[in-house]
Amino acid sequence: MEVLWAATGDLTAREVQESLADRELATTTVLTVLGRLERKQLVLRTRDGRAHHYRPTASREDHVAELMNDALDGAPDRGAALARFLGSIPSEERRKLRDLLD
Amino acid sequence: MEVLWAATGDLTAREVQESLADRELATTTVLTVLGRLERKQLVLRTRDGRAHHYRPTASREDHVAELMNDALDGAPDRGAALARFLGSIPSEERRKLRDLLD
DNA sequence: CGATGCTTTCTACGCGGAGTAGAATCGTCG
DNA sequence: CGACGATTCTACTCCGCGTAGAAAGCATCG
Repeated sequence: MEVLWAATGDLTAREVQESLADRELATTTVLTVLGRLERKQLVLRTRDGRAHHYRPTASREDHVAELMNDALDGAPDRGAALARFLGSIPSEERRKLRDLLD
Repeated sequence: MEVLWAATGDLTAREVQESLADRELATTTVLTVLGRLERKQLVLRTRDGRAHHYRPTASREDHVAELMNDALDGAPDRGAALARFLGSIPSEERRKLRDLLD
């Protein structure tokens, strides 16, 4: 996902592999992982001739926001959890939130 | 964790088991899980005579807030992620957040 | 047309965590 | 001291993840 998120536009499996060249992964490894990511709806695949193009279904920020929501769903009292959350972040971010809310 | 969070004060393993009576878990199962939860610092254990008393290390809301923070840590641009998060929650909660920030 | 080379699919192995629980041990109360 | 409940040790299964080999599909070059 890091690679796909960092890229502008779609990538082929080969391009993903090259982005991870330092790890020397087998091509099939990259394909397997991309397939699993597709099964989890994290990437979207479109055929292009012989190969496929892969693209994230959501931006990284959207994904993170979704994870935060999933966590929040674990609280019976969402409001209380939100309050604790505010208490757990640095004050600049609280300020940022206040700005965003306007 | 559900049982411990729902309880007022500490619980013994036996009490936890009874709270989950519908699942008919073996006593050792409950102990094993409580042990693993302790290893993960989710519960705190204090000896009391023959048995132990178990208690959550954090309230459910604190725990949820921490999970939200963990998710947020996955974003390179925390501010942007926060913005998306705000966009993904119902407007009453945004209002609630504004109140909390004052 | 067939060999060559990509790309993909199928299958698999090892590792670790979660759920579950039996066997053995330990400690306290009567 | 013995019984009995609590705890620890060990283990088994299932599942997801990281990794990759073997095989199959298919386009291109000679």
